Amino acid sequence: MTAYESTLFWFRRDLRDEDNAGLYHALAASRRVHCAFVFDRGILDGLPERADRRVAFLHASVAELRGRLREAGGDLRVVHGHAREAIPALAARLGVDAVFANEDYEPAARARDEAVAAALGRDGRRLHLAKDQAVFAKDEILTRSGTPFTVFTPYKRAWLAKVDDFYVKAYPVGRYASRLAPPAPGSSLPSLEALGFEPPAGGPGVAAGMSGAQALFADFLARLPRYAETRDFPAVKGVSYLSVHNRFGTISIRRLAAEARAGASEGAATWLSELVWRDFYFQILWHHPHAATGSFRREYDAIAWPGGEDRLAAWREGRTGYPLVDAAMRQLTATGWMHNRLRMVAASFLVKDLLVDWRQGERWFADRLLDFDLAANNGGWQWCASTGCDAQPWFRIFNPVSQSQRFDPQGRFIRRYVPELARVPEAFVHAPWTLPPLEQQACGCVVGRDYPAPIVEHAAQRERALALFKAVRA
DNA sequence: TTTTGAGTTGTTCGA
DNA sequence: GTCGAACAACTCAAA
Repeated sequence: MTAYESTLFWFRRDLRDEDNAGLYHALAASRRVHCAFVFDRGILDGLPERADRRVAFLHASVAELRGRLREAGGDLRVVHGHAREAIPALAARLGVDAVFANEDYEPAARARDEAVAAALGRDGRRLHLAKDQAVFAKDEILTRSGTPFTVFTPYKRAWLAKVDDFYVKAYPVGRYASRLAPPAPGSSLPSLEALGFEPPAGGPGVAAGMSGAQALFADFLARLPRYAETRDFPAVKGVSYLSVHNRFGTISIRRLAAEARAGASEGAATWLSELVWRDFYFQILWHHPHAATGSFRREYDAIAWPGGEDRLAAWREGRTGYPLVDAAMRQLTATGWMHNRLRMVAASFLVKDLLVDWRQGERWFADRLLDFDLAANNGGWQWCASTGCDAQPWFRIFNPVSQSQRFDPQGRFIRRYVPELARVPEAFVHAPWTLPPLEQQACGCVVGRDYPAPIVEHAAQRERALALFKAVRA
């Protein structure tokens, strides 16, 4: 079935040539498929840092993808421009019959795709979008009355009841490799510098591209059976570290879900649950785009958060005086990644202890996280802030010290990112201000001089947070 | 339509 | 130190 003479496949956050739904559909429906990627100036020009790990990761992944496509006899046309104009222009120049891509659920991406579809439509071309970044998305998992779920557990039950081998089957892209359009004369890949960026010190920090994803996944599969017991400990290699690859599509979500379903362990089941969360938040954002800018439950927009700039700055810079929070925030700045347990601890601390608007924290994470995904980041923040769908109850407030004792008992993680505390005894590393002054001197960490005193008192701030919520509910 | 059961990841208090 | 209850009702999803 080849309906089209030639088409264009537009790569976005699906940087792989294996098990790619949109690419498969393009190839199956065309005699010849051109491939393109746009380094979008609309996004890149607004980035504050020139040495951006995310751009470096993206660039390396695009380079690898281009190499793979060329090895298969095809090519990847790499454009530095504005996608809204560049894609319709490229489609016109190539004279293709249609454009294919994979669907994106973020409001800005949806607006971009609508603009591109409209521009293509004016020339009589269609934009075909395929589901690729989720196992189930949008309207596939619904309640019995046909409405989208807003509570996770029943959503997950329905998800698990519906999923079968069909939904996690790989799209055999290689079957049609001969339909890839051959390299264009003079085709090249702009360097990072040509895009206006410079390589960050230490590179992107994570092995990029499909090869990087494959290596991480192979390593994780061996640890998957123990995932349930190890995933909450930031000093332990327990999680998959695949989030950035899920962000850029350098590995297929179907592949991950298939392995999670195949694993018989409790670890596999727990990890599958995390993949279901990813789908859950995609569909939440799709159906409730207002949550991208405000509380899912609009009544909580009425809370006037009293926390000020100085507290926000201390949180960002990892100098709140609460070791686990500071270590987490410094990990984010140093590596562009933060362990999920710590994302909750740090988010809860900003909102419930520093009483700062959760959107400030969401923004900071969005700017820093290599794996930043609007749906997951926003959903996670709203869960912690108790403003979201199916949120943590507002009176359930993390204690930064007991979380530290539970999930980093020896302070191994803390000491890695807060070297000031390297010699503080285990029993005091979670709350160094409780160490008697003489002993602080002895271990070279005087609180207030070598490491900050706590900028707030947890018990008092907890009461204030409870009062803020109570006032809105009354 | 009404009723019923249930809800990611916690903390604190008092026995 | 360990345990259970309270936190506070509320809304969702299903029967």
